Amino acid sequence: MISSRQTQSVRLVWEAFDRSDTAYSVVELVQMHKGSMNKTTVYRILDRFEKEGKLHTFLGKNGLKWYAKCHNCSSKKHIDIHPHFQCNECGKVECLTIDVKIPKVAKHHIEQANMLLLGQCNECLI
Amino acid sequence: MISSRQTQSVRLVWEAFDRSDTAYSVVELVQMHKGSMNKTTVYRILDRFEKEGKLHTFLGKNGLKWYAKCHNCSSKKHIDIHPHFQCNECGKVECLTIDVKIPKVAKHHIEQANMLLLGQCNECLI
DNA sequence: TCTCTTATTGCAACTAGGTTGCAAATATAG
DNA sequence: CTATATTTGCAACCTAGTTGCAATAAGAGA
Repeated sequence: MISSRQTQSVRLVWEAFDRSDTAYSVVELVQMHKGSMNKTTVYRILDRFEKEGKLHTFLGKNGLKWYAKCHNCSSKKHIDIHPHFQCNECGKVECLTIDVKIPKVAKHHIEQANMLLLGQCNECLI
Repeated sequence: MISSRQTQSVRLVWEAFDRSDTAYSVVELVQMHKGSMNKTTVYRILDRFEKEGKLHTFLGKNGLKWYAKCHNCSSKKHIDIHPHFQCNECGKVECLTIDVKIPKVAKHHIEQANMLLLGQCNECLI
């Protein structure tokens, strides 16, 4: 199932992600659906998608929340610690498919690792 | 020099960092100096310290900005891409001394890598 | 198809981190 | 000691994100 209740808004939000593998910031998503639904609704639907394991989230450059479709994640655990890339010029974000080893740290129990790479994307490299 | 002008506020903010190698969130710093200076002043002093290469910043769990003393950074470049650790229980943040290799990504120019490890710190491991 | 229950939504108000413009204060070069 | 340029406080503002509550609408079962 896509979500416990298949409302118009739920369908619309999901379609945006289903069309392509693009990652979207919350700001973009709220903007994108302005007119068809309230921003609170967008936030709540994204929350549910995340809990259901359909989307994963991460933080971009300025602490902005980004959402992307999950491929190897379940609602139980988001296993692949893949890094994300954000372009310093155009701001676009990509999920990278490379795997990063989580470093061991003495006397610490590491549960999760977030890695954000910053630089220039293909298009912005002139 | 500590900053272009050695004001009371500049001295106070620097002393907090100089006392220990603790990383502080902006929220803590504003709270810590409430009474002796305005929050705008705290933000501006931190900005200047960062530009001067005396402090480096990174984002914690919820996109909150954290500041820590620089050891191997200059105002020119923050060379060592050291990861940071944040405890999921107590929220404390540490700079880790281990080095992380920045992964290569085809058709991308990587300038910077931010890595945040999450888990339990020494004290919270019971 | 209709009804009832419960999840979902809209709205408005609120919180929190962070920024800005400007006038007043103050460090420091000379 | 004075002149000047930097720094500060203040109040107002901005934006991301949250909350409580009443209204709405899925969809399970009759």
